[in-house]
Amino acid sequence: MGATIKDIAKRTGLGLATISSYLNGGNVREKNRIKIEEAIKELHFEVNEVARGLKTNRTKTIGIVIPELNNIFFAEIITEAEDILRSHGYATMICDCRSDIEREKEAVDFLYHRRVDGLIVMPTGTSDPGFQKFLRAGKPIVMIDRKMRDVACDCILVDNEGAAEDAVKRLVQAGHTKIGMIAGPEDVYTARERQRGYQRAVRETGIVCDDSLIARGNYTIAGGAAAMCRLREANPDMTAVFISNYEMTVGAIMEINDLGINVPEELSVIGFDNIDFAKASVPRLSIVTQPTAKIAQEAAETLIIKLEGKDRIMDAEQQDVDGERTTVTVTLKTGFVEGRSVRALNNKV
Amino acid sequence: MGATIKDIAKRTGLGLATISSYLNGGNVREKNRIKIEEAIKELHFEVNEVARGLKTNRTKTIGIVIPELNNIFFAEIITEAEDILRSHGYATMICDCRSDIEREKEAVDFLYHRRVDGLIVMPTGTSDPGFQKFLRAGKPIVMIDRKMRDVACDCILVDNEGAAEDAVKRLVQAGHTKIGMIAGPEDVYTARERQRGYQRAVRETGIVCDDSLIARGNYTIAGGAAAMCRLREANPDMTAVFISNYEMTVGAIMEINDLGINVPEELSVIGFDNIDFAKASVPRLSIVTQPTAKIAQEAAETLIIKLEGKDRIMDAEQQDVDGERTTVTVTLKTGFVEGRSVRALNNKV
DNA sequence: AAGCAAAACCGAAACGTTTCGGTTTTAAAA
DNA sequence: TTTTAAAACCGAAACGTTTCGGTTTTGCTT
Repeated sequence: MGATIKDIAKRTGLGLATISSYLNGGNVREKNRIKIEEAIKELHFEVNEVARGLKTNRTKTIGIVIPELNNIFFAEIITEAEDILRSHGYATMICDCRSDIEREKEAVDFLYHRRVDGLIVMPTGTSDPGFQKFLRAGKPIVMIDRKMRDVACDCILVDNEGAAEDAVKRLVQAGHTKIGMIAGPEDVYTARERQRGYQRAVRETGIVCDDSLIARGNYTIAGGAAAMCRLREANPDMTAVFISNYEMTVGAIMEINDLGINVPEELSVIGFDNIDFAKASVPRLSIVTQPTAKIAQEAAETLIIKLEGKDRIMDAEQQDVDGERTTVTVTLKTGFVEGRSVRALNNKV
Repeated sequence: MGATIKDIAKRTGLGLATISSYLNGGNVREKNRIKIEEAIKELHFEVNEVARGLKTNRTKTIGIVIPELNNIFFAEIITEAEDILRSHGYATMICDCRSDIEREKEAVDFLYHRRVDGLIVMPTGTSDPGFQKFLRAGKPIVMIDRKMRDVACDCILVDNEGAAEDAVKRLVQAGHTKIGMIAGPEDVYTARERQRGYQRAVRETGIVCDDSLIARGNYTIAGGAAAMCRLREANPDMTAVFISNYEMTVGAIMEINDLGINVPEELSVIGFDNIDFAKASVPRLSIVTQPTAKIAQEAAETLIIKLEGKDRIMDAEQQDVDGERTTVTVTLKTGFVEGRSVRALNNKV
């Protein structure tokens, strides 16, 4: 059906290698350049990236593995990452593994078969679902939102602990002393970090410290609602609550509305992520925000540098033993958007 | 690095064709099967899908082109579609074109070069960004949410007109006679359909009909807020409003909150999509819902049938002239989730 | 034991590129 | 005009599969 490089060669009377060279940005005599371009146009030639991929052993495709596409936080990151990658000529294969370890394994395997050049992952599980295979093959991995001890790759993190600590301290500053937290699953890296931040703030400010002030949800809406309910029951006199991810924030707000609790008069709230939701809430929610675009950018660019820089580095003699490369971990600052969901209990500013 | 089929052949003493046949589900003598499996395990052989793609001219990859990944409606569809496609062995290449016609063209071109086997698209523009090329190459396209006159492909639609009509009639039923609408851009298919539904309902029920009751937004949050503002200004006595997509619903709610309007006492509201947001609003929003999972399922399955059925159909003698195949258009029903955002002005049930 | 159809097996060629080593052309220098 | 280094050009081989046409083996039947 489609024309091949051979057709172009035949048509122009030039050699195969010349056409290939031209297509890859090589130099060609002016008159030949014109001939080639004409032939390409006339024959509707389009380079076959599959064949190219076979020959060069680089598919110009990178795989993304995430727990949930259907989640604003991940969706934002992917939108941005896909954009950057594509502008560098890389296609993106996305695998949503629905926060399921088994599916995650399958996805990694799937992408390995497809010979993607690299991976951007936000791991669901706590153990390697097959990353080593990539690293052994010299294919770079960038991990977002978590570190894994036994996988030596670049990581893009967010200062979750600091974010939580800051949020809680803001509540303390406003005069609250009995502050609840809706924490995430114990086996999720970010959840543990955010909880640690809460605990640090509690310790450092010396406010009420009680296990019953921490309710655990599973990072879902339903989980957030249930946690809110338990928290309220166990601590009727709690005056503020910090919720540690977006879905649970939505759930908690639903529950708060159902219970007829007034925010912020009866309960002050600080939520997480998704600024649009925060703005559309009544009253506007104060939230911790994550720099999604920045995360995506760091991830995509880190990956591309490893990928494109490879040749140069391979040429240089000091390529580390068997492909090991020093890995870098970037930790980004979170933001805070002030709403009207926190009540000042004192006169301090 | 990795072992190839040749290595397996050598190791087992079998022929190339035999290994290939085995890998593709062909029959092999028991003892050979064992030998092959052993060799595969020992050499860590993994079939190279790129080479296979080159040879078979089928990449087992399908492209998805959408206006915004970062949009719950699309994200839900893609999550589901990706899942189904992958379970059939198809990879998914997603291109977010940010509702930009130019980017859309690039994306389609990009995917064409990558030789994807088929396309699932939600077109942004109104003219063909390059779909014909796919169709000419015999590659199926499934279009979601819109039809294009000059592109003969399968379409998965939603009864937008009926949904809007139904929503407005519910408001009329509740006794409202001056009902506003926040409509979408005139050049968006779904937006026109929803507006037509509104207009039909208005006509059929004989309630107040006035151009100033239709404010146009651009399907964004900011656009929804602005439209709400204009609508309210032009019609202070309007008692109900129907908002025709999710983002504008969020924007309108934000504006309503800012203006201090009470829902539903002063203004009844029916929004669109995203049930979670609807539930987290105060009061709970009544909304039109779209069957996202069903849409994805129809799209993915339609595509797969065309793809997998191809051989059979090609064998059959009655393959239509030059690859034309009859196309099918599926129109799905929308749903409605009752909230507390509509006030009954009368005693009728 | 011979005959035979079906099943299993085989290697070469092909898919559309890139790359390697080497040849020809160009144009600047002598 | 000749020399020469650089630039442009060239075709064969290779990447890892599948497929085609044909050969061998298997396991029944007679």
